[in-house]
Amino acid sequence: MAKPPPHDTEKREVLGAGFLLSQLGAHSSMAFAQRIAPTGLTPPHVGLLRMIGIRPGRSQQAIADQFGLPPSRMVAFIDELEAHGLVERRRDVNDRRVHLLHLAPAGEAMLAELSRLAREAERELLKPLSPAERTQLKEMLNRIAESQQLTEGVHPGYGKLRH
Amino acid sequence: MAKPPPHDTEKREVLGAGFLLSQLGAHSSMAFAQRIAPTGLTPPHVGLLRMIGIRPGRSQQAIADQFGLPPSRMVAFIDELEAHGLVERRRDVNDRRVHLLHLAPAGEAMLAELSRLAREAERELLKPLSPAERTQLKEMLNRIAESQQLTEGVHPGYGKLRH
DNA sequence: TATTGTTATACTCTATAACTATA
DNA sequence: TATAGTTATAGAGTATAACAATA
Repeated sequence: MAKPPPHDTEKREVLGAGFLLSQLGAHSSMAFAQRIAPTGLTPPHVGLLRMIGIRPGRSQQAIADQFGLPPSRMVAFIDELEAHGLVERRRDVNDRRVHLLHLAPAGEAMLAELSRLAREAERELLKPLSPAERTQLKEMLNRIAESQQLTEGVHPGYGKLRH
Repeated sequence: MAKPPPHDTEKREVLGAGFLLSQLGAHSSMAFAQRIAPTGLTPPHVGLLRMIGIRPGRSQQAIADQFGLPPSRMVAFIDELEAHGLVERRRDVNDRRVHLLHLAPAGEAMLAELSRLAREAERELLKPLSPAERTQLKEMLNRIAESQQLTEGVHPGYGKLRH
């Protein structure tokens, strides 16, 4: 029914692995966003929270630079994380202009919960693959990410254009 | 130097294959967007153009529905494709309200060029993989896309929220 | 009266640019 | 004078709602 046979596969094949990756990546983001919606957080919040957890005590600008986002946007994100009681701003005693970022206790707990949700999402996503295939997929994706010089945990979409 | 050892790998691992996929997908999109920038088109244009090429003679609404985007946005996209001389609107003789979409000759040529650019982008992206691995990666990604019931050639980001 | 495509409006999001407080 | 963070402004992008033509 319908679906006229392509005259020329070569010509029709504008799409390839690149598109598939983009399509799947967007889908994965949206699925995760839905899963964490009850926490009141969005994926960028999670990336920020995680980064603060990994390396606490850095300034807002240091992290903003790493994520490629402007200071004003950073302020808004941290405001929200602080309003949720997940993060604390602490004045640097040596330079009272800077705010050092730390996880609040609730932030630690939230990270654990987010980790659980991420694992759930991953299990759902990779369900058609065998355990061996899952490992292999991750290994290949990691190799591509490395060859493209993507920074671990830094999503390119956070800062729109970065090159 | 720096990089304090994680107290607990379990707790730190908020990220996984889902994030990696999203990160790589966004990167892939941006790389492709840059590559096609000289044509004056963006990825959504390409998706639309391709869809029109595959199944010409459909109404704007039919395609808008498939892509999950509102009619008003569809108008803007088609306006642009038409301004580039790639697409033609033709009145349906049976129902003069609808516009049937067809490729202009320049549209066919553009698809061929876009196909070439997409292949270039893919080669660059998959360069750290062996030929066998590339095949295997695509096969696994396709299997995931199918299990998630994603429509071939329809990017979830086109219509923001769709569920 | 209902529907296709279009245009107008209103809203959200974001970057840029002032601003403040410290240095 | 310069810098970290904040607030204000202004612009881009988008959905929603009104609209015109046709059914």
